[in-house]
Amino acid sequence: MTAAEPPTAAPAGGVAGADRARDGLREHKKQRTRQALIDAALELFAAQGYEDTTIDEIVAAVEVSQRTFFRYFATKEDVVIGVFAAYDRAMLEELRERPADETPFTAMAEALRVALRSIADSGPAESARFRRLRQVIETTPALVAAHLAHHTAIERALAAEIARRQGVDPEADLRPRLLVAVFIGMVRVAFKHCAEHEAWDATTMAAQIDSIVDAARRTVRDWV
Amino acid sequence: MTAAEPPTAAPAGGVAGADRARDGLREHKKQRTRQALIDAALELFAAQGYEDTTIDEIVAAVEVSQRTFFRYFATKEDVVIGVFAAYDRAMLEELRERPADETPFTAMAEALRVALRSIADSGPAESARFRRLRQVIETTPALVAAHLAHHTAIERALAAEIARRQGVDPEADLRPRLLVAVFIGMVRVAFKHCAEHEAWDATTMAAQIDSIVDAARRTVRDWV
Amino acid sequence: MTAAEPPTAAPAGGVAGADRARDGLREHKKQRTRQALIDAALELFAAQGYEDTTIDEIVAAVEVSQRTFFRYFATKEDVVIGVFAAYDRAMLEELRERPADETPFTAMAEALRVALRSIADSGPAESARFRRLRQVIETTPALVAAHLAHHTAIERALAAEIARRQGVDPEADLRPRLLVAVFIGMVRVAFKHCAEHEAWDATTMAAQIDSIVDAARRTVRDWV
Amino acid sequence: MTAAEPPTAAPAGGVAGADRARDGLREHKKQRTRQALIDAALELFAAQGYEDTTIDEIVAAVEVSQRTFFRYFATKEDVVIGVFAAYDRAMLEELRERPADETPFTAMAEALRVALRSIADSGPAESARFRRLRQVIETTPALVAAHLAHHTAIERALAAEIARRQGVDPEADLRPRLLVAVFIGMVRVAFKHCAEHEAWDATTMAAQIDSIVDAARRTVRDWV
DNA sequence: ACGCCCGGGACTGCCCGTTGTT
DNA sequence: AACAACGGGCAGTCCCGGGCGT
Repeated sequence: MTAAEPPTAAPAGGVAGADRARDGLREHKKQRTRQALIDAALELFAAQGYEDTTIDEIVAAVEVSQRTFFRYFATKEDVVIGVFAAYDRAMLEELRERPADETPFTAMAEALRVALRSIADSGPAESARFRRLRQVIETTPALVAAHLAHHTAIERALAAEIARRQGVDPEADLRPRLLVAVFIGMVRVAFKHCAEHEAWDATTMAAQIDSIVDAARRTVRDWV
Repeated sequence: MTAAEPPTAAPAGGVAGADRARDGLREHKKQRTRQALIDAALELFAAQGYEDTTIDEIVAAVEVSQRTFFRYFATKEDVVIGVFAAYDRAMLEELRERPADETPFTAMAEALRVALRSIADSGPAESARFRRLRQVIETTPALVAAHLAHHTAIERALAAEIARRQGVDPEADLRPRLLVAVFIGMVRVAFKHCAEHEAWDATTMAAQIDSIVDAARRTVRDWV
Repeated sequence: MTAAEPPTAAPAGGVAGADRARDGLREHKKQRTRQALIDAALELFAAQGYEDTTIDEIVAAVEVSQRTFFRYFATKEDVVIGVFAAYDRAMLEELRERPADETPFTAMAEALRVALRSIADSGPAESARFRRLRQVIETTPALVAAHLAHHTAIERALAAEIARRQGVDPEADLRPRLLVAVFIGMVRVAFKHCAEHEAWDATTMAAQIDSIVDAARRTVRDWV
Repeated sequence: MTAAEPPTAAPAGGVAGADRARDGLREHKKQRTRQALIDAALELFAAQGYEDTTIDEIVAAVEVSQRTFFRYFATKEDVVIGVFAAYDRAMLEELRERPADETPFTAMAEALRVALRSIADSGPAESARFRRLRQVIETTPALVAAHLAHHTAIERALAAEIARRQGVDPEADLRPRLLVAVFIGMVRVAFKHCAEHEAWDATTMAAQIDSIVDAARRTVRDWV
């Protein structure tokens, strides 16, 4: 934690795309290594489980040193969570472009749906990556915890965007944060619901969102 | 993880009270050791931070072996999370006794408020323990994550109770789970809000609940 | 090793049969527990490997305490090695009854062959036990080592018997010990050869003995 | 166990000599640490016994961390067995240079004798190391077992060399393996015999080889 | 006597700071 | 100056023995 600079905030590579190509070459090679580590890790996690995969195995597959691994990812968890974070960023971008007349909740739900759709439309490689990611997260308690924790990080950004949309002060007014908390809660239920029905792919999940959003609306109307 | 039986499920001791006093002596000594470990750990965590406290320091303070520590607590986290879980159980009990005519959301909010109150009323020792617990959790990212994960465990129990109250099938109907997710989301915002204002004690937190519940209602009415 | 009395030398149960039935009941129950532990352990070892099976899992399967396990077996290894020792004892008995006009080497080889046959003839349960035993030993380095070490224990007894047969002083004359070492070496090669050809059952192994004995004779004649 | 690469295969340092001196500094420092650990361990083992010496004591003597110890040696046993393995490798080298007209058995016996001699001729430090090694192995059951197991590893290499010498197929023809087994058996008896007569040094052991080889020949001629 | 609890040593995996290498 | 090897440290698990209580 005292080190120069923690990783994780790496360029994401994959979803957001179109990274500034500055520096070329060197930067390019780094992205290659990073992606190779991610793919090797994900493959091993899927094959033999997250806990039963050691960093040594991952770096052996890519033929780099352990130390290099930790230059790209702060922790073992970070391979999974960090990659997933790219999807969250994509959803945030979508949110920024939702029309102003949607209610905040609707805007978020639609942003999520679009983001999931665009994963499904990014080709089979991306889809497979997403599926494996979902699966390994949901079947590993430690990753569930880490993923949950990651949510709180994105909550901040979402709340700020909602506050901007609604023109309120994000510090004084708790409503944006509450709304985001409600939304994230719904998403968690939705994702878990999908996991329980072995629906790991983005397409199915996108399709589920509508009905869950509907259920959520009814719930808060009747029971709150 | 496949081994005989993990710890953690220990009688908690403190809030729930009135544990069956069977066995005496042996059982009694165990409770003493357990409590001593908890107190030593909490003290050290508060004094020098969670990460900077080693198991060795904790067991040295109580004069037991490392091995003994791990017999009482599955992980270092478990000292904090496991103790906190007792409060959650207390809240669940309160929920069971809420009148049937309250809406589920109100019932949960009231149950939480009563549970917090009863901590405050349990005397200064218990209050101090709660305060330290809150503080160390909120100031340690790893514990925030673990605590979040723990929430999902209690969610199940809460959702089951809500389903029972409302007479619906908890498997088929997603509404209980959604409601609980919304509620937990609100609680998280509330707790975080308190943390940001350095309000760590149960009394203050109980007092805050009402206004946050109010804000939550307005939020879902206007923005969902 | 300083303890009251180490286990291991337990009545063997299985091969030697005809245990003095003194005490009945109590003794009987102990044998039941012992056998249950053996079978549970062997099953787990076969299913998930020796190293990946914990004592906790074994005792959980039989529903006794860890401490009880260690009252019957000195170590985890001992379950495997101790059971196997019974077969070695049977072979030693056979050796005592070989006719005096056989050469010592022939006598030992025949004794082994008869012992293997009698395992095969003891019914499928015993055969299965033997097969699993062989398999788990040969596929676990730690057990190979322990088994080898056990051999040195039986070597002493065999050498004494050979010395008696040949009427020489076992202390002064190294020949009995050398002969036994040679024989054990041959057996090891034979067993390993069988393992490499996935021949775990007593029947096949007995059948192999003759040809290996033959090869051994040729080897020492031509190459020593 | 699936991890990148286990230790032990380190350059041995001592007998084989003439290791490629490449790298300097880093490599040199490693050799220093490794040797320091070996000497500290052997000294402690000799003084207070193998079982009664903890890893903590060893690393304290060299002032490195436990973790470092386990980076150099896979297990506590490995300090002893791994070092001894260097001698075995030396014997194997000698075997390769034995004249082709010796019988395989004679060649192995001579190779062993020469290897022992060269230890004795390597100066008092090396001699002392060998003596302590022999002594601690023979007086510790766990090490006897491990050493025996190690033999099976070197057996493979010896058998391959014998097969090459005799121009036979080491897979199909069991004779090389049988011959090696016989030879190893003889060595074991010889070493044990020396141990029983408190002859731990390489010189005495080399001197004993001849008479034991003789006895072995007589034994297989008369009793097989 | 029988099972609990406890101690403790071996060993592994994750992660990080430093140091030598290219 | 980037990089990887090396060493350190801590959490956590398993095996096994001894002592206490029931």
